[in-house]
Amino acid sequence: MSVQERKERERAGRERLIVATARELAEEQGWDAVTTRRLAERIEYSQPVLYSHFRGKREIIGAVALDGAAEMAVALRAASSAADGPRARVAALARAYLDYAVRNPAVYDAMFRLDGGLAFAREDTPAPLKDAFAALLETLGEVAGDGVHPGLFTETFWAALHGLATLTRSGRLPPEHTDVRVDLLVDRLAAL
Amino acid sequence: MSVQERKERERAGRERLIVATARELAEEQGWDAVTTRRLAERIEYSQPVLYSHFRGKREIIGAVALDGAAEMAVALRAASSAADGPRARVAALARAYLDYAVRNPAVYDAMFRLDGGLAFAREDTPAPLKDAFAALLETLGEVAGDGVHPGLFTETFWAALHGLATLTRSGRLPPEHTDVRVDLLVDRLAAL
DNA sequence: TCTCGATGCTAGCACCGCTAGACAATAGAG
DNA sequence: CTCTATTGTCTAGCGGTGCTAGCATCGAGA
Repeated sequence: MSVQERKERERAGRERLIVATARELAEEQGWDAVTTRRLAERIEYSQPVLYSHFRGKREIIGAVALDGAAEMAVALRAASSAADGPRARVAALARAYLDYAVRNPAVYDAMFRLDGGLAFAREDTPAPLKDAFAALLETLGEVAGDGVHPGLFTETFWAALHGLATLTRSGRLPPEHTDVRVDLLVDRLAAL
Repeated sequence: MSVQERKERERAGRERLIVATARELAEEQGWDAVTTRRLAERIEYSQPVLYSHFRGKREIIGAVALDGAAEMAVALRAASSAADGPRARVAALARAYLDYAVRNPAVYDAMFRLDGGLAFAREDTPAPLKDAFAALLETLGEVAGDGVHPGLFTETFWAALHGLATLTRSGRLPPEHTDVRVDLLVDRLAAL
C-alpha cells in the first residue's frame, strides 16, 4: 500500500516539475518557445510523459494559469490591505494588478490571453480563478456606487486594467504615462 | 511600358486577393487555420507566390489589420456623427467599437491581438492605424474633462473597450450585461 | 525466482512556416 | 520570325511543431 502512495507522491512531484518548468521556459523565452520537445528535455523525460499528465499543451498552459491566479490573488490582497481608505485601496489594487502583469508576462498570458481550456465566470470555474476575481471584488465592490452591481463593476474595472496591460505590453500603447491612465481609471470609475 | 503597367496591376490585384482571402479564411475558421498551404490553395497559386508579396505570415496579418483599421475608422465616425450630444456620441462610439469587434473577430485580432509587425503610437505608424485612433480621439477628446490630456484619455477609454471586447470574446466575461458595462464606462469615464 | 502489469522510451505521423533550385513563359533584340 | 535573357512560378524539401502507436524494460507481488 505504501508503495502505491510513494508512486503517487512521485507522480505529483513530477507534475509540479512540469508546470514549474513550463512556466520558467515561458517567462524566459515566451510561450512559443515552450514546445513539448524542449519541455520534455528540460525535465529530463521523453515527450510522451507529458501526455500521461496532461491531455496536451493547452492543459499545461491551464495549469500554469491556475498557479498564477492563486499567486495573483495573494498579491492583490496584500496590496489592497496595506492601503488606507477606499481611494488608496483601489489605486493600490490597480497598480498591483498591472505590476503582476509586467513581472509575470507569460503567466499573465496563460491566465488571460491564451487558451488554457479553463472555464471562466461559471459554476465550474476552478477555485483559484474564482478567488482571484473575489480578491478584486473585495476592494472594488465597495466603490461600485449606488445602484451598480458590484460584480458588474468589478468586471468592468478589470476589463479596463486588462486592456491597459495587454495594449501596453504589445507596444500598442506607449509605456510612458501608465500611471496617469491608472489614476484616470481610479478617479473616474470608482464612486468615491 | 504599358506591359509593365499591366503586370503591376495584375500583381497588385493578386496582392489584394491574398489579403482578402486570408481575411475570409481567418473569419471562417480562425487565424490558426490560415496556413500558407491553405491560403495558397485558395488563391490557386503555390506557396512561394505568397512570399513574393509578403515577407511571411506576419506581414499578411499586418495587411489584414490595415484594411480593418480603415474600415473601423469609417464605422466609428459614422456611428458617432449619427448621434446628438456628447453623451450619445460617446455611447454610440463605444457600441460601434464593440460591434465591430464582434462582427469581425479575426480582423480585430489582426489589429489588436496578433503580431502583424506594425508600429503603434509612433511617427512611423501606418496611416490607417493613426486614422482609426484619430476617429476615437475626435469624439472622446471632447469629453476628456479639464486638465486631462485628450490623447491619454482616449487611450484609457480605448483600453477599457479593448478589455471588454477581448475578455468577453474569450469567454472570460459572460456575454450578458455587456451594455450595462458599456454604460458604466461611458457614464463614469467621460466628463459630461 | 518468476510472472505480469505498469511505465517510459523510440520512432513516426501529418502538419507547420519558409526557401533553394529547376523549369516554363514571355518580352525585347536582331 | 527567331533567338536569348529575364521574369515568374512551381516542385521538392528543410527543420520544426503537437501528438501517438507500439515496443522494451523495470519492479512489485506471488
